[in-house]
Amino acid sequence: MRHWLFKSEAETWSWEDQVGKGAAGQEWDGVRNYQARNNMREMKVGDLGFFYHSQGAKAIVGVVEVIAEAHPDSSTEDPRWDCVDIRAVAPMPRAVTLDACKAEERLRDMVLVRNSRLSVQPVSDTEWAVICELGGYGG
DNA sequence: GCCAACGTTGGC
DNA sequence: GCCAACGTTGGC
Repeated sequence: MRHWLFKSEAETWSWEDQVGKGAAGQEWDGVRNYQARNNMREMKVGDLGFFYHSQGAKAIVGVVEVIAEAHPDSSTEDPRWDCVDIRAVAPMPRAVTLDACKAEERLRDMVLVRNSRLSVQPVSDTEWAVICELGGYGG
């Protein structure tokens, strides 16, 4: 299983909005960037991802699961853009801030630290484990 | 609100 | 196919 990171402005689509969609989940639409789209095309049902709030809080606040693989983005007629569906799994017991990621030596090569503009990012197994540790998630 | 970094677009 | 111009993102 692979791991990912989904970035969203809290004012546009927040963790609370995502949780509100429950098990039915929500299309991760609106992505208009090839790298981000390509990442979504590689996702499989059951893959897990972090939910990151950009701008205000700048922190990883929850864990999500991919529940539908890439399909056409219903928010556009443009056939270039695909997206997956995700559902909220659980909140991070402690939000892991961008500052905390930057301060953590083991996360020095993380995409979030190196290229903060990419909206859908891959997360390595090591990075996943470190962030779960920092966030007090899963044990 | 500013601006650096990045991606995309379009003229040549 | 190069590259300058432009728009957008997101940290600060």
